[in-house]
Amino acid sequence: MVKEKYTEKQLKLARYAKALSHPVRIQLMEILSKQSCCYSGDIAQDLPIARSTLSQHLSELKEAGLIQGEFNPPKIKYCIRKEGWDEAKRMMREFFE
Amino acid sequence: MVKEKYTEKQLKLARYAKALSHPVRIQLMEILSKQSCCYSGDIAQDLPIARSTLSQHLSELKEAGLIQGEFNPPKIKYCIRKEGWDEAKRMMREFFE
DNA sequence: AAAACATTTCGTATTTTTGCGAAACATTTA
DNA sequence: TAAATGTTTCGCAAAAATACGAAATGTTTT
Repeated sequence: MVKEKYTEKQLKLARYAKALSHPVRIQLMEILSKQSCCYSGDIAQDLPIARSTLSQHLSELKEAGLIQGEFNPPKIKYCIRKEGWDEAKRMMREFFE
Repeated sequence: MVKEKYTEKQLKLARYAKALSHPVRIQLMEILSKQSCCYSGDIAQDLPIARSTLSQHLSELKEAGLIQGEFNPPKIKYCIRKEGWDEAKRMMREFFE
């Protein structure tokens, strides 16, 4: 039998799941989905990690398409990226049903 | 300001997400949730990985509480573990809404 | 231009994940 | 008891994730 590769859908869903596979990133998404947006520095104060580590987690979420950052000098404002968030939500729902 | 740890909920959800963060594990859950159950060997034929690697992924899903295996000599029958699956579903839904 | 501020990137270390084939294990069949 | 069958564990290697502090970057303020 032929060994098949993964579908685009499977890869995409795994990617979203991976983005959410660390508690700090869950917390970040919770913060951003409850309020409208947040500044990196403000978030950092409530998290048990170094600022540089936070920055890495933020860029992972950004890479995955779940958030976006807008430069609002001198700070950077992070918000949910609705398209990605909605897609992840839809794909998760479909997966679990 | 006090740096807080993660809540149980955040840890749990991150754990479920991590279990689903690899395309082969997405595929495994799809297979198991569509049919009732499956035998490890039968699954292996359709996957692009070695049997020993499949075994590792299955035990990750088992560790996470999403599946369970029952020894049905000489094979092992894997099924969804409903409690875990439903909890993951519920927590994901809550998270995204 | 220098100082202050917010954030990211760099360099590094540690741990975890992923993957394979060989060997081990447990059960059933011959 | 020996051979066959199905699955896991072991030993290993390579890649990725996680984390930190120091240094760099880019703005704004002084």
